[in-house]
Amino acid sequence: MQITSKFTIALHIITAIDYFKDTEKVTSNFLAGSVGANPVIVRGVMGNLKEAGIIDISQGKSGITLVRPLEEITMYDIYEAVDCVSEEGLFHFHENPNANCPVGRNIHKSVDGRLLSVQRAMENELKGITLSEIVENTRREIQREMK
Amino acid sequence: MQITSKFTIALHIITAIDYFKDTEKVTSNFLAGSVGANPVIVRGVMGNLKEAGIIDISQGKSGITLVRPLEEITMYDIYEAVDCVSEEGLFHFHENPNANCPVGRNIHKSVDGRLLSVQRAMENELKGITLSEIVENTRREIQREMK
DNA sequence: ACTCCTGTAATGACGTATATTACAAGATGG
DNA sequence: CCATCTTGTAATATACGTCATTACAGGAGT
Repeated sequence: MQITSKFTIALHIITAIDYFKDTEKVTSNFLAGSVGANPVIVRGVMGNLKEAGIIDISQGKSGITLVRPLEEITMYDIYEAVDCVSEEGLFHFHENPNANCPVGRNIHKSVDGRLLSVQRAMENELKGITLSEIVENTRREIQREMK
Repeated sequence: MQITSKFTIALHIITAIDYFKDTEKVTSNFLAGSVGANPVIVRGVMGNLKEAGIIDISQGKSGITLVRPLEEITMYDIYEAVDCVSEEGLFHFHENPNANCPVGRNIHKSVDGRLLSVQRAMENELKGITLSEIVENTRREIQREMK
């Protein structure tokens, strides 16, 4: 099982928007070229990011731009925006525990809380990472290449 | 996206093994009845738990038993045993970032470490929850029913 | 007005999750 | 030692999610 690549595509997109903001007209096709995915997929992710108030989409010369400074965008914002995990939770509970069995009747109640705390632990970690970290890190890697 | 129900099935199985150890002959069919899933699925999960040294499988009167005390089994042990997430990691990185683009060439390096730390945060939370908590909680719920 | 870009529908390929049937081989208990 | 029960596993089917791809309408910008 893996979380959809829409998440890392979104990270890539935001990094590219910032990196190319002064030198290129950033469009869905341009981004799709950098990401190596189909433009339709990229437009879908762009739509998610727009709904979440993270990017602004214009057909004009400005192209696609960031609404907020990078320090104010966390990985959790992206995770939420692209709907990484089901609304039912990170863990899929088996659907038909036997209601005629005492364990089957009660297992859900005794496990749900713990599963939620595990999911929250992951989400809290996501909240602690900002996109400025990612972008700065990427710029540094690019600098290193040039030597 | 959701983590396979094999995980919660495993939690259910272990709880049921402990709960019924003195009153029933615990077999794959018996467990499948409680879980509400097909016996073949349950046998698969049983196989995982056996490989991981968590349960012992006998065809004799003893049936299926726990190898270790419940306090020494964590949710992480189960998570590992049933192979919840891909070996490539919790997050699926898009496969073809463009190597001709500076961002495409470097995004992987600048993101991988963070993704791993997020996954580790989840796994650490799993390590902090023992099966004795689950079983005790379930017994308590069953007690409550009886009043 | 012309062109470019986005939004979105429709479709297809592919992989994964789960269910189900069937059966061989091994363990158990009488 | 034989009859029975249980496990292990293969083969197959269904459903669903992900991602790619083509196509096109409508809106924005110049």
